[in-house]
Amino acid sequence: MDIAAKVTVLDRSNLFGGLPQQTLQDGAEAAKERKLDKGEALFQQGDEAATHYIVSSGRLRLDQTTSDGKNVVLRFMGPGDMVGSVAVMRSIPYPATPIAVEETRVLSWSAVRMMELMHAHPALAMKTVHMMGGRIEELQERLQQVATQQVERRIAATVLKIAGQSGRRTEAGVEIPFPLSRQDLAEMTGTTLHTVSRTISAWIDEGIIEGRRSSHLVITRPHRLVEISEQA
Amino acid sequence: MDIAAKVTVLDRSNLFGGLPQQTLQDGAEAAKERKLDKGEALFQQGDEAATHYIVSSGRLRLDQTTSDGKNVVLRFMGPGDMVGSVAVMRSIPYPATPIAVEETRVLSWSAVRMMELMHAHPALAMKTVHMMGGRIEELQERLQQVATQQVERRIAATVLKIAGQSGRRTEAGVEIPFPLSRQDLAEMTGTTLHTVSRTISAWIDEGIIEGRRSSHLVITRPHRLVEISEQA
DNA sequence: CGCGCGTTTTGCGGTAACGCAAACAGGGTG
DNA sequence: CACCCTGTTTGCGTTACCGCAAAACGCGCG
Repeated sequence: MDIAAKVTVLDRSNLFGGLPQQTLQDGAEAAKERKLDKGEALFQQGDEAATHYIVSSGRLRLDQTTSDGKNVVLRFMGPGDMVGSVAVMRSIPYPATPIAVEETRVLSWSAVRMMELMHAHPALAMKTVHMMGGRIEELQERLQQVATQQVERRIAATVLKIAGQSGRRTEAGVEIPFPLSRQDLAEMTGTTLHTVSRTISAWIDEGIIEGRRSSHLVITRPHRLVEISEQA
Repeated sequence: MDIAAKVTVLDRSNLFGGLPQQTLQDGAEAAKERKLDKGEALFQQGDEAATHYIVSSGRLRLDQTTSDGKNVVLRFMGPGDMVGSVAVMRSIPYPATPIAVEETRVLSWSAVRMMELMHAHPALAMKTVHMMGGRIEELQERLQQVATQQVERRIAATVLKIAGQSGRRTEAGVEIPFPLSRQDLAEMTGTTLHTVSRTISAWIDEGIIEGRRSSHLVITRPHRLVEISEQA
């Protein structure tokens, strides 16, 4: 990937988006590239956090494993999303493992390199604050959901959110363009694989969704799903 | 409160702690004061976010109310904690309501005033990033707890966390120095008043905790509580 | 000192969701 | 083309937790 291409990626990212050309240029020149195959981990939970990443193409699932072996999916990340920066800025080990759910490319910067960039371009620090604020908002919303709403509502809200940020409109409905297993959904909503499967089966029977025995979902009646996610 | 006293408060805060004297001085001179009676709200969820606050004394409970009337306690905040800044920096309405659980004093800065301070003292922006990172960590941990652990473990972990950040060591054990109702604990752990009451009653029978029919808890056997919070 | 109100406690079903187990489908591989 | 392997579906018994209801307690107020 040449510098111009990197600049384009950065201009669409959370961190660099909308900043002056010089900032993009400096960022692009300092960036390294890395390609991940499907299923490959960018780094491991517990590793020392030494590198900032931005996804340039593809998609990652951010997994957090607990000491007793349970797994939580913190979020999915696509082009423009920052990965690892929270841990790097706090000097703590990475708290989760990002795994590519499809072939994925990332740009990266060492901690010191990024520090230099932030000093040279203070707007980057402001953007970081903004991005972290968004993460906090999202986590608070999910906490509230898991703490107060019942399972079907949570699954509906989760599917809708993913559709909203990654869905593609087709003739059949809104399609989620990457494989999203029942297990993934269970680990995002704090429930079990079985309950997710039963719930989605019921939705398929109702004609809300297509994708029986498949991890490739298409939402045929999004409006009905919204109703479920808002039902009292 | 005079400037010197404000400087002392700021030096113990998340945002200003450890920064140069000049920064503390500038921050203190720009700060306004406000006193809240027990039960009074600092602002309302949904208000336009125009002001940053730092708690100088007392304690706030941060409540988030959902559209269907349910309530979640996001966190308790004590001296040195920042309130409202995430919303201000993102230009979104305050997502929750902070309520004083005892007489509380705060310092405050308007959004523009704080912006000026951050421009004059870039370390403030870095500190903000750091503080937000901590908030993200905490939320991720709680999400993981609510999503995967059963109720008794969650309540134990929550009581321990509060004790860790606000508890006072006495002859009888670790005391939580402000009233913490069963309802509060239920809204922090995503369960019901009744379940919390039953759980704590059992702990009192076991001699782990004192405080029957009281919102003033004393943990007599913290180690046992740690065991419960870690039990598979 | 006694009354009233808010919080806590406790009992008793009821049920949403879990957890095990087994069958089933489909895609990839040899 | 048949096989295997992984992800999904479905049935069934179990249970952790909820939700209602009522009683008990303690604190503040008059």
